[in-house]
Amino acid sequence: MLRRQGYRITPQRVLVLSVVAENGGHMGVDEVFQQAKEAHQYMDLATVYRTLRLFRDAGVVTEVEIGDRLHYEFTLPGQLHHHMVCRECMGAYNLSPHYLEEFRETLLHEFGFVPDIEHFSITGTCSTCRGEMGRDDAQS
Amino acid sequence: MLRRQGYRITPQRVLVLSVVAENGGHMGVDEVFQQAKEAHQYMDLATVYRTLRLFRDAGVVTEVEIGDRLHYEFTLPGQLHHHMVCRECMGAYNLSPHYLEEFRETLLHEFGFVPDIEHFSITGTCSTCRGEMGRDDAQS
DNA sequence: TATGTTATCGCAAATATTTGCAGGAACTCG
DNA sequence: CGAGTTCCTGCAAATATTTGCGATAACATA
Repeated sequence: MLRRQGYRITPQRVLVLSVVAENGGHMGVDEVFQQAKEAHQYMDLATVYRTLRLFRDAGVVTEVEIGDRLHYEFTLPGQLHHHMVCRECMGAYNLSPHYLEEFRETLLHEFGFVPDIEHFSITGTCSTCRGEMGRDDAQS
Repeated sequence: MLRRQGYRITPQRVLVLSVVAENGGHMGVDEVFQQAKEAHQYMDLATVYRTLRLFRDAGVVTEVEIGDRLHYEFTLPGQLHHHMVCRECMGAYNLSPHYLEEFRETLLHEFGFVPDIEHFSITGTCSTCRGEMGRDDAQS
């Protein structure tokens, strides 16, 4: 699949991919690096960054922004989803694409803008943290 | 207004605010720093970062992510808007809040998730760049 | 206006991420 | 299987952003 897009297959790429694929959920760059390094001692952090971005462009992994850090997860075909990221607890919740369909259509028709929906995530406050934490909307 | 929220008023803060307010559009951190430095020689970059974040938390400026860089613009009350950022040309287009209202309601009712809509921006490809550039959706 | 309290600043170091470069590896073609 | 081409990697340096800390300035109170 990668080869078809003109990319070369290297041990590093195989390794990074298997780490992400086997992990299941989303992982920080550093996590990927640590686990990859266990198997291939000379794995370099810059390579991990480059490889993950390449995989993202190739559609093999999905990029999720959590806090100000990028995370990656293996793209399971047919299980595309977006993310709601809580700014309090940094938890990431999956969001089915159908919630965004209408919004996407609107942007396309009104502005000719094609939202980059594969890499979409929205920040906010989850229900748990809203209960625990203070309310920003207190009146002064 | 800042004082009411318990923040102190310092020359640096006044300066950063006036730079952002007078500029009109959104500015990168470095731009703000350069312009602020012209007036107050000992302005420090870290202070600009800290100040802009503080302003954002206070609601005085709005944060927009353009590419992987944060930009800031003065928040004009009653003119709240979101942004569509083109990943090709890095252009930022304003988006009226009403396009998001429905989506916001849905997330709240379905998941109890309150999207952080004041700082919302969505990445994609603008109509101009879609015309010029290749199409990612070519069939293989 | 003088004085105490504490938030804020400037600096430098830490952290996160990207980039330039030269050697080495993957792929192609014969 | 061997040689050539070009991509990829590891390293180190560059860039972007955050953080720790001691000195200072802003604010409150008298």
